[in-house]
Amino acid sequence: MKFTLEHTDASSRARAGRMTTDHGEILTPIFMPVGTAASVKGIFHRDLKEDARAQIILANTYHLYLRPGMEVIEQAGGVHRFSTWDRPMLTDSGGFQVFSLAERRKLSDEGCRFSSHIDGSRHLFTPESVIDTERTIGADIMMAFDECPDGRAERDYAAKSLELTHRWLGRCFEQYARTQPKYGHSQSLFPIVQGCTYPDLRARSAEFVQQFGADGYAIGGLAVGEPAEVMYSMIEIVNDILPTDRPRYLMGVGTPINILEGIARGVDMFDCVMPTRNGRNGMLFTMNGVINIRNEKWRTDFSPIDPEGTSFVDTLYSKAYLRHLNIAGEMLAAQIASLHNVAFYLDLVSRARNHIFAGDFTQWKEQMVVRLSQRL
RNA sequence: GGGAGAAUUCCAGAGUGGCCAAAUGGGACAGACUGUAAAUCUGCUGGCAACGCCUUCGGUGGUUCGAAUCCAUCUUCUCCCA
Repeated sequence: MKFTLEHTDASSRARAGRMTTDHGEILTPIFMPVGTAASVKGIFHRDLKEDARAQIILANTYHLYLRPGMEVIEQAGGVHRFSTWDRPMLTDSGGFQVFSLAERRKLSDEGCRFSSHIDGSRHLFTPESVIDTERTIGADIMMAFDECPDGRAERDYAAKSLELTHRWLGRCFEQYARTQPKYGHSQSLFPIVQGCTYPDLRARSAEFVQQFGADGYAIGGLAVGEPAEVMYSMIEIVNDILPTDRPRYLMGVGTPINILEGIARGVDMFDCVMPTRNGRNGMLFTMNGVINIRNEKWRTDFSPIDPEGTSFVDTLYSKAYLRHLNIAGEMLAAQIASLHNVAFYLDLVSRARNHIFAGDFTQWKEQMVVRLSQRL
């Protein structure tokens, strides 16, 4: 994978770049829709590509490992062929599940023993086994196996956790070096910077991860309970240290405003379940703020969902109709809202990229933050 | 024509003397959601000057310190027999 930095904003740390993978190019800054089980919930690949213009999507190692299992993925010829998504993909390592399914796991130096959320069966993830699994899945970008502590973790815990993540990281890269891609396209491995909300730990982690000379670097463990301002300052600390000629990926973030603030601080890649999950739950993101489509005020509002939206659903359907579908529990409501939101996120980062080139990113961002924080 | 039963807060439906402004569902309304155990979860749903007070359980009138609950009567509905 190659990354070309095309332009750096004069009044912020924002960057525009281009990533080249064996499955195509990615223009940064970019938002990556989350497709945990090799499916962006509720959206056809056709619409993801042609309507929302998604350039890369995520899948999750933990979920695919449990179901359908590696035997199926391998026989299918990897996740691209299995899912028919022929553009770049990234797999998260399962590190986040070690955090979000905390009651079901036991951490040790060796790895993480956990019981499946599906059937309770017991499993062991180690840095080595996760790399093997990610090789079998076959995404263009693989994430290192890390521990993602709570954003409010005590310093002692955060420091110990960071040491564990760093030890695991070394083992991930050793296994990465020992193994080969299985499906004829190359795979990059991104390390993940941790360190909770402690500036010195973050700085230490950002220094540490560089020894691997990776194709890109991720910032993990943010937007997990800490205030947004703290998250922003952690991003600043880390991005001051990470190399400028590699993409930086802020994992799991976030709201549209979080993303703009991340871009302003030099982040190139984002992913978040928010557009799809919140969409299923009736929340629509627009350039003028968020809409709760379930609210009574939309009951007889027959205006388009989002006149400024880029998706075909935005002008085809009315707010009143979408509200009706959502309240009636129709699955089409989830599909429309998910597609709208994903298209919105991608439009937002695309506009950000344009403003970076145009040189007015900061001004534009400040205006957008005000608009985006409204509730309609 | 005769007999039996039922009427509860938006709906369904508990409650059969005080712990009842009234269980539970549903609906309505509002909120949450950040590397997806989420098409999920939470709150709220008589009124008010609101840690208390007022009005409410088909209508009216009683019994009782106290009634959604007991009695009388009226109204409406359902079922059974002709």
